[in-house]
Amino acid sequence: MSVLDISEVARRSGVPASTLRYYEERGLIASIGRRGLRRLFGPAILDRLALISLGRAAGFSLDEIAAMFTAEHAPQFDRTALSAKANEIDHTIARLAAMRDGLRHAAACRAPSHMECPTFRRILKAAASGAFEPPTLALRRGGRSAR
Amino acid sequence: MSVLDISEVARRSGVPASTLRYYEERGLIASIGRRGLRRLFGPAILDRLALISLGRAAGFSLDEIAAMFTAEHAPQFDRTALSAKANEIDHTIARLAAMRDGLRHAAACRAPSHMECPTFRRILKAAASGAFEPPTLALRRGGRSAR
DNA sequence: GCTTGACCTCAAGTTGACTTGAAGTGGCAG
DNA sequence: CTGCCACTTCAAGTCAACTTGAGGTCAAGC
Repeated sequence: MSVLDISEVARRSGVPASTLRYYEERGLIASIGRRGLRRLFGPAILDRLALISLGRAAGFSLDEIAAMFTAEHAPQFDRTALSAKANEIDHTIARLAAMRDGLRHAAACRAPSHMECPTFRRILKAAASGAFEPPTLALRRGGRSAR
Repeated sequence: MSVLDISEVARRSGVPASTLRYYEERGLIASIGRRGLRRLFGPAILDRLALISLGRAAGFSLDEIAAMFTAEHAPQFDRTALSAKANEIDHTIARLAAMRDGLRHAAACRAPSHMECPTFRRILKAAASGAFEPPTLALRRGGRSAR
């Protein structure tokens, strides 16, 4: 207990072994040693992975997350970056809310064709003018999940 | 006027010519003809592009958008799909709001280390349990913008 | 001692939405 | 008529974050 092999880490964290090796290569995690060829991890790896997962969900790239970890000797995490990301997320939320309202309107609108609905055209105009363009954070498709 | 060449469309829509060709190849748009080799577009292309931009911002893939267009002879746009996407966006917003609150808390928290802050650990636990995993819609990095 | 199979490494493939580059064409100003 | 250069095509490259595959290693159970 407290020394985990890679499959155990994968099982407990939900992160595939291949991803764990990849993260190690990228410098995001480190094993505490080897038994023969096999990596051994300490229990702290699970917090680390949760942190990575959190960072990813917040829109940080792996590089950014890695940078935060190496700068971790610095007093704290980097409250400025966290705040900045929070603000960014606020903007993303605002964009998404506008999108959602637009979609709902389009779904409910009685106009014979969407193109004839003034509200829809307004939204379209906003889209055309790039109002929905990603600031840094954007929408993506294609979640790996069911393998 | 009212017949646009590709660079004019690019200029007015903000969509690069290479992307316009790509969209044509993918069946998202069509030119109304050619002058020699050169594509000619009607003014309707601008609405079309706005629509595509809107769809992209909403998280639809190019394939999904193309499907909507070909199904466009169908009564309307497909209010069900629009509603569904709106709901999806709602969930995304909820996830993002949770994330943002977490980040803000982490930025403001006085605990000596984030790992010792109960709120942060709670958020971390949520991240670890996959609460922030994308349902279909997720966060992305890497916006083309400059250049 | 031998087999098994989970683990290893390293290179290459995947996905989506484009961009870039090389090589060719042809409309139009001069 | 000529030359320029914006346009064309088609193949290949890019980016991020992984996954997959081939071929190899070795700890443990029988």
